Amino acid sequence: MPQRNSSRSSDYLQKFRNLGIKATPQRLAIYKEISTSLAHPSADQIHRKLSKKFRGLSFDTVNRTLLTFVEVGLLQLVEGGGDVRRFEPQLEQHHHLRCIKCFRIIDFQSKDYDAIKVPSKYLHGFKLLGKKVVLEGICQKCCK
Amino acid sequence: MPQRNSSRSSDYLQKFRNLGIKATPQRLAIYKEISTSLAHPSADQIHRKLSKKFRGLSFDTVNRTLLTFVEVGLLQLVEGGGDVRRFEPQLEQHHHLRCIKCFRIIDFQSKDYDAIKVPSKYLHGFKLLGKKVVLEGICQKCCK
DNA sequence: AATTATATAGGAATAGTTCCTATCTGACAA
DNA sequence: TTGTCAGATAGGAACTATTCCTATATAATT
Repeated sequence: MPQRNSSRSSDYLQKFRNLGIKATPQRLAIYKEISTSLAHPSADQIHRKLSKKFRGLSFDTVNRTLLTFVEVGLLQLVEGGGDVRRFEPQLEQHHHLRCIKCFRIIDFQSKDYDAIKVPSKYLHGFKLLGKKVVLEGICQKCCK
Repeated sequence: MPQRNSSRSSDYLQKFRNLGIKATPQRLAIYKEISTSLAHPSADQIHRKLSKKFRGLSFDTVNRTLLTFVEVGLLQLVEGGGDVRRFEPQLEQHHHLRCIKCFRIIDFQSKDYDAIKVPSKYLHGFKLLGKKVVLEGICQKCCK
């Protein structure tokens, strides 16, 4: 199996071209880093990891690149991240519809969703305080 | 029904005392504002609304007070808010376990949750891009 | 009314993110 | 190859959200 790594790199190159974005060395490095990452890293974490091996890589480039990847569908954003802290006056069980563009959140009720069970095998020592179905998308206003 | 409003205020007073927190005029005003709020306001939004009628109310007081309310259970936080933006390398359908203390997110798989249906009556013109069950609580590490 | 623990205002500090601009470079076509 | 140029980068400045600090004020209790 010769040339495994370099064939991997050219796969990435092809992938980027198909998506219509330029394949810079920075982008290749950032994509490799995040696609092998198990956690849910922030731009800062990725930047710190990479800037050790990749001198002169700016935080802004990492951040912009990650956002570009989200735009073309290589990554997603974790729900709610990057928004300001919001407070929830409604304490009854309910669910959220979230607009990923304007961060608007719409509450809705659903007896079916309320009834969702949480098997303890999911928890592993987690102390469960709440459960919620989060539907993400683009709201009517932002669709226009 | 005489004295409706003032009896409401003294209810609040009693409520605060039961929770073991001091009932200052600022706190009463903030609580009234947010508990009658339909949206999911940020500290800044509450501050802007109140500082019109309540001269000299500082942002820090509003923010601290809202966080205090969360601690005693008068409010909750919207999932993910206030945390940095995080990126999600895993594009397959999956679900989240979130620690509200350290913001750690643990992915988990569930065929049952994947199968959850979204009736169109929930959507009202929303363009749905993803659905996810979010379980919130305190992770094993933070429990200690 | 006096005491004390807690809350407040306002400014300073910190942190995360985005903007700006000069420079550089990958992709494409000749 | 090489030249062209749209798009990408670095680095610093600007902006925004949040927290910290400290002197003062005040609610709750005696």
